[in-house]
Amino acid sequence: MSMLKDKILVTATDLFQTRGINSTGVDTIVAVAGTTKMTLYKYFNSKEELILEVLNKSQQDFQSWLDDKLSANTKKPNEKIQKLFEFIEEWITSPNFSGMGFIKASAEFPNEENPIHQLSSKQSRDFRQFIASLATDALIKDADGLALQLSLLFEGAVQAEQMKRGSGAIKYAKKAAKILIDGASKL
Amino acid sequence: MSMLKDKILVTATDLFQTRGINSTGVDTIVAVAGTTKMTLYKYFNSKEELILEVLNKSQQDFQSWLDDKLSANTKKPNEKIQKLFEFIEEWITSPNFSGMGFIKASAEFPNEENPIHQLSSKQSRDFRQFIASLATDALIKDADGLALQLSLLFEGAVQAEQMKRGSGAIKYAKKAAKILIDGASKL
DNA sequence: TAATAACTATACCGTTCTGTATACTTTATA
DNA sequence: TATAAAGTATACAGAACGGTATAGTTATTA
Repeated sequence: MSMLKDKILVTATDLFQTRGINSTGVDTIVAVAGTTKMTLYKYFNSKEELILEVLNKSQQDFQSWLDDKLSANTKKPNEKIQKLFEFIEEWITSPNFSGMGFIKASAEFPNEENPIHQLSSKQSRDFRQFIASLATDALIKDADGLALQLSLLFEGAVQAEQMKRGSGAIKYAKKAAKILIDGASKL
Repeated sequence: MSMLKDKILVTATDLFQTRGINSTGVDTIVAVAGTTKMTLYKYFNSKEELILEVLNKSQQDFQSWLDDKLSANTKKPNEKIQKLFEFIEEWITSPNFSGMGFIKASAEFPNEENPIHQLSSKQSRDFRQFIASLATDALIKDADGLALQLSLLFEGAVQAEQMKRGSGAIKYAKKAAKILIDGASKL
């Protein structure tokens, strides 16, 4: 990937998170990235395409980070879901955290037929599925049900942190997650 | 309140929810409401003021509806928090449901110094405080902690339903809420 | 019936938006 | 060193944005 394309992606990711997608014009993006619109439109056919790539890259980065954390810090398969919210907390409370791309994007593009909304929806579904796979590995009976509940806590905590930095919501989400996981493990 | 002002408010509420706030121009609002910009700007000094009034009215309507439901269907004080998610489910699954105003608004205006973001944040805080008061009435020890956890489930479920109508997330949120409430009640 | 307020109709201002056209400059490579 | 690719600079088109000015039209009420 071209250096400039990457710079544009990184810059757009940051601006979208801190100012909103619709409130960030392509002129602003290229100005901050230190390039021109001609270059931006060479790598991206439209602003919509740029948004989609930003969402994809953000989610991949998060998922990769989480995968690494989980495989580096756990040995037995049922440990992963136990420690999941530990790493989510680490991620949410890190200074770099500025929200979850797909959560904000789905709010800015509420129409279910919009490609951006559809991608957001897919990413949310994929992440829930990922949690379900952890629950399955931990031999939990109703893996899908637990995964849905944990994803609600996750998205709620991200939402709370987006509204007010340092809310501390993730601490209580972690406690709630433990209760739900322990409950589901005994069945 | 003037009939036209109310019509504008109702129309704007619907358009903001279905198309997004930034994606809805004042020209569209007055066209759908069947009036003109001159009238809109007679009742609202700016689009921002209109947005703030829409948010306030939406939250008041929701809170009033919930208050009525709770006082009409419960007698003892500790019943209210038990039945809270019953009514939230009724509200989320109703055909009229089109999302939670303050959740979407905070995503569209992520800057914490923006008046719209601040109002959204306040409404989220107020609702959490309302849940805490229910928990306190039910003689629950860590009322604030439980209220925060329930609000995460609530906002997560709303988020899930905004992403995909008919997600069924609220059913599992209700189950999780029961587990958390029962756990907190035994302390 | 005369005056007042509410509302409509329409044109417009300045700005910002996405996206493109044109021409020039730098850099890499064969 | 010749050629192609990558990037810059800048101007602009066409539409949409929030908001205002002006003038005309209804409806209420004193």
